Amino acid sequence: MRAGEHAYRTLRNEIQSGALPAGAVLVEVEQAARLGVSRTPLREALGRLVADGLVAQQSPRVTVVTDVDRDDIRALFEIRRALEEAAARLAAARADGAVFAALADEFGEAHLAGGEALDAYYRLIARFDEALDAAVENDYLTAALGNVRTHLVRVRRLARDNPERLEASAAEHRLIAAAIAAGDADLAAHATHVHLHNALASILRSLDAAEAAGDPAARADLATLTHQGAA
Amino acid sequence: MRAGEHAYRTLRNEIQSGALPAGAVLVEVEQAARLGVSRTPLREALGRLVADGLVAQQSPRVTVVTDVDRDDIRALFEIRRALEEAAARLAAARADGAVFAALADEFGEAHLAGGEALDAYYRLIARFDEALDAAVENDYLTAALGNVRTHLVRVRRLARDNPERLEASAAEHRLIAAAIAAGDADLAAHATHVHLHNALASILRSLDAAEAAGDPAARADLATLTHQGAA
DNA sequence: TCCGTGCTTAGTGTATACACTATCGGGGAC
DNA sequence: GTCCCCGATAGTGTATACACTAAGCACGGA
Repeated sequence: MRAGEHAYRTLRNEIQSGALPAGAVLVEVEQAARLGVSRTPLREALGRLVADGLVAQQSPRVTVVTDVDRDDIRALFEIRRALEEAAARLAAARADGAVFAALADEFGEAHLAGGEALDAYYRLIARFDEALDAAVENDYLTAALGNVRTHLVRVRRLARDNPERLEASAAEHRLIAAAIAAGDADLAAHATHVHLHNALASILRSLDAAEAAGDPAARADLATLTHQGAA
Repeated sequence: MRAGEHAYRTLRNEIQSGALPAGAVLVEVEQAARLGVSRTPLREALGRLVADGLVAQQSPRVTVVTDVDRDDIRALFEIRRALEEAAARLAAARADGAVFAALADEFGEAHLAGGEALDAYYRLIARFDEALDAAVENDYLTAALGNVRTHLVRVRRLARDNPERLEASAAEHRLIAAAIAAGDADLAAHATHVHLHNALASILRSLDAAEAAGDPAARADLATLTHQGAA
């Protein structure tokens, strides 16, 4: 793989997984040394991450991993609602019904107990997103949704899903997929709206609970993370 | 200004204005020499343009200015509809009414005869967009809309606006601004929908007319544009 | 005559050196 | 004692050199 691409993917994964927490300072020479690339491709990677909104240039000399606060989550779900409702409508008009009928069946049969079952469920959602992207046939929309999903990964990590919510989420996805398969654009859009409303409510509740519990792991000692060479 | 920023803005303007037409090949060394920067900042600029979708890497060695065809315009207006309707709703809920009431007045008074009046009208639309962005208070949405507007500049250039359409467009904007000022989210969204429907219809009609007329300026001789040093 | 192989060259990917700037700390002056 | 200024240092911005890859062309063999 190209060095710049490698640096970009690695940093993005580390930010999304929380290995590089919000506020961590990314110094070019340090990160370049750590990732085994030189400064030029690393700068390219940083530039892409800035464009993504995952890192920001706080001052001309210090680039940090961006934070995700309640207001960001609110904003993220506002645009997500706009994009996914539009995508659902377009998919309902254009999609191959059989594909989404099959996905609806899979959502109906999904069992969500155990860790590997959870992974399988997330893979199913990823396949659903892929099918949606393919069905809407709109590169601009797909790219915008991709950007939203990039940020969503971090939000999901903040808010641990509970089993009941996952069960409900599967049922909601099943309805959306069925509506698309049936070519019912209104139902697909409204079911998407409902799904996102419930998802946001669950995330905010989960966040409230975490904060009430003292939020033990949410704020690691940033001083130790400023220099990632020892990681 | 930083060299990379300068290269990015210059190239973007040239693409948007048509000085660099669709299909023009951008060779790093040539463009770097032409713009008076070295390859490193030029590569940064190209990377950003690729991310914007204004240029594409056709093969590992040749990056070209992307084309805008009918299907792109369709796709662009699909996502634009989604984003601007959402923005209109949010603005209606959050905006300072006085700002949009004033804008509505200006749209009501806009006179569209003559070249400089047209420029003034486009500046008014730009101020409306700014006010909208400020009112929605959503960086993700603003960024996505910014990307859409980047492409829209080229579409506008393809389709020359006629005076009647501009008159109607002003009236439509006036209604949208008034609805936002009044806090009427439904009306703002529906008026936006109508406006975008009319704008798209007008553009497609204009495109049809241009193609029927033989489209004299639309396809310059690309061979002469491959090497932009003599431009 | 056609196909395959090797060479040449154009062009990009990466590393590194150099220059410029901002920030922080210390010292001097008021 | 405090504030301001100057210098040192860290870190980024840019240029350039080198390496690697892919494509085109020519030459030789079948």
